[in-house]
Amino acid sequence: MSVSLSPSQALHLWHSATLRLVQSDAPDLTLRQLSILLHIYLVPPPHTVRGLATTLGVTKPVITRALDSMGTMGLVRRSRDERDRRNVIIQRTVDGALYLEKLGDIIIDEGRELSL
Amino acid sequence: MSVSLSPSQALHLWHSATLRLVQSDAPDLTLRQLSILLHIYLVPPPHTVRGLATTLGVTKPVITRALDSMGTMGLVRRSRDERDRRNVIIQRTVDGALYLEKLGDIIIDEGRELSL
DNA sequence: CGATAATGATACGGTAGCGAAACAATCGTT
DNA sequence: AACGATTGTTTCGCTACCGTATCATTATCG
Repeated sequence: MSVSLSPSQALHLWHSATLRLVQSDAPDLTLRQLSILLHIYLVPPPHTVRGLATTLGVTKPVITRALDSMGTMGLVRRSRDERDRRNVIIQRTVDGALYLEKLGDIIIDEGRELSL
Repeated sequence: MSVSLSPSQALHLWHSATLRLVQSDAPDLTLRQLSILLHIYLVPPPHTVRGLATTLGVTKPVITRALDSMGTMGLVRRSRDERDRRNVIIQRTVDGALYLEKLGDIIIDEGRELSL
């Protein structure tokens, strides 16, 4: 199982995948929002607003707003850290997992048609 | 040269790449804009507003606006079709090619670190 | 020619994002 | 208890995007 891509293949993969993503009626996420969502689901918890802001290199309100939007879409959930009630712990949801699963399917699907 | 990805690998690849893309100071493109840009540079010309709108499944103003923004960034250029002056031909630029080249570098770079 | 169709741009009202700054709640330390 | 530090949210003015509808220009067909 190798992942070595040529530059052309890499771009073609992204082309097909973003195309399918845009064409689909899936929630229209910003690149930042998508990045946040992937981070929450692929990096071991816990995730906080401050932590996400520093790793993404953006300001805190960006994270708050993204969590608002994606929370409304049901992709993510907030809860207070009971041990330090200043912190907000960002948690995963079933819908969020399904969304990313669909994204993964799109990518491998397009990746498969790419093999030369 | 194989491109077979596991679902997990695919998502991790996108995670790292979108992260790098967000962290970088590169122009902040919408997912739609990125898709348009990739399409222009990876699919053989000519490209028109109407053609892009139908392939992406979006309305024409979306394309016009995206071309406005990316034109200001120098990533893309418009010119009239002299054979049918109703058409606008969308053309590539050096800056646009450099932008995508950088994106390709990021993807293969992250893809390389992914090999297990 | 005149009418219709086609193409891309624009106007409009509304929504959502942005950075900077100020804010409320909580913790830690004294 | 009181101060300052930390965390996340909110506010502000602004910019950019959205879909729908309309417009201007050009082509095509009768």
